[in-house]
Amino acid sequence: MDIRVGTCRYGLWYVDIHWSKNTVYRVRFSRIGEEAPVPLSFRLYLSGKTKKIGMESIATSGTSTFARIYREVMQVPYGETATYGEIGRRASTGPRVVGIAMARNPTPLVIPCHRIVGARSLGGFTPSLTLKQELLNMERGG
DNA sequence: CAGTGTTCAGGAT
DNA sequence: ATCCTGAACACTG
Repeated sequence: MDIRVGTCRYGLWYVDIHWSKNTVYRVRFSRIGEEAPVPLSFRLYLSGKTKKIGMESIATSGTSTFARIYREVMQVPYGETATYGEIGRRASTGPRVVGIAMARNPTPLVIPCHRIVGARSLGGFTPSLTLKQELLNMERGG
């Protein structure tokens, strides 16, 4: 399997990435850490130089409801947003379930859960709503 | 079983 | 117009 682990910076955050070849197993944000090599496309994406990370997430395969939700989320274009309800309708499930799937997303960025917002509010984001806002600002060319 | 990053309709202010 | 409720959804510890 040969899973590699690397860490890069994004603003005040450290981004831990677990991957093997073209498949990403886990992405996690942390306040502390030490830099170690990550796939080039992550660095380019996080510095606003490319729109596509171009890697697969382990969580999008299969026929489970979560997998269907994650595949729909990956269809949301760079710089745009969709609501929990919209994704729920596309994946034939409810908005609440979408929220849970986002909260348990093992690979944020690859599955761009930061692009999923509430119909009337920004929605939530682990570990920090500010981080969600920053990612959206960056994608809007801020 | 309880608890989740929601939403919508319906009813009371 | 705004502010509750409650139901529906799928999955995890």
